[in-house]
Amino acid sequence: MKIGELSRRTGVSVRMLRYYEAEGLLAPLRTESGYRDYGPEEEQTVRRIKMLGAAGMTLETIQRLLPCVRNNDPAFTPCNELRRILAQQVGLIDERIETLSQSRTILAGYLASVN
Amino acid sequence: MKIGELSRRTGVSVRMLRYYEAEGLLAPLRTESGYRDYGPEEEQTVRRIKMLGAAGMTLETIQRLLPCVRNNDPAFTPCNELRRILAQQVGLIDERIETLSQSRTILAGYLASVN
DNA sequence: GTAGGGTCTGACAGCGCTGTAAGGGTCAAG
DNA sequence: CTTGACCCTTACAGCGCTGTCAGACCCTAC
Repeated sequence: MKIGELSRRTGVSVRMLRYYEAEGLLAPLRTESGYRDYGPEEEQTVRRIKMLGAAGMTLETIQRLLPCVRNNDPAFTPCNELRRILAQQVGLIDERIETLSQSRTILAGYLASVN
Repeated sequence: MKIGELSRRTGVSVRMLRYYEAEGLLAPLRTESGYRDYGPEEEQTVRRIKMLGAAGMTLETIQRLLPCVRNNDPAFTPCNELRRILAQQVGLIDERIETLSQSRTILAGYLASVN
């Protein structure tokens, strides 16, 4: 299928589909006239990217994780780096939450002092 | 005092001090030769900016809040927008934390499924 | 053939800072 | 007078996407 249809089917913008390719996460065939030609396999991949992206991952991280993804459900093939990357991501998120929580505390303090 | 000294005294980089000015948060005098000349008042302002920045605020938000800040401690003059802005900021942070928490949940689920 | 819709590439813009570098004055000490 | 530390402005780069626009080709249908 062409890029427009894939975009419609997955809800990912044409712009981003091309971006995925530029970043090396996707490598669709090309028609003779140069149009991208996506197969069902590629559609799967896009859904997986979307799924991992929803978990807040960077495309760069997703790229490293992609070979380990088996389904669109959370099902993975145990690659060696897999656990490490996932754990690292959780740690990263925890850090961010911690930072935000501190900011929140500070702001709440300000807010209280205004009363 | 000149920018280098202010930078040393506040721990804010020279680059950022100039940036504050470009963004309209600071307006130091100028010597005849064009050097920025900061007074103690300006140093106070920089400390306030730093304080609010530590709470995760954007310079743009800080700018709107700055006229209401009385001390370097969390002490404000009750401007009309003050409470609204602070509450809004807390809400913003809560949203971000919520998003991150969801991501965390998703990732933790993945991690669990790998075991 | 021509219009209209889809696709292509390349590139600029924006978010909110922050560093760095280039090219060039200023100022105090020796 | 020269050196060296400091200051000035301007502007590019990077983070991680994402939209949009320009200029141009492809394809289908009327």
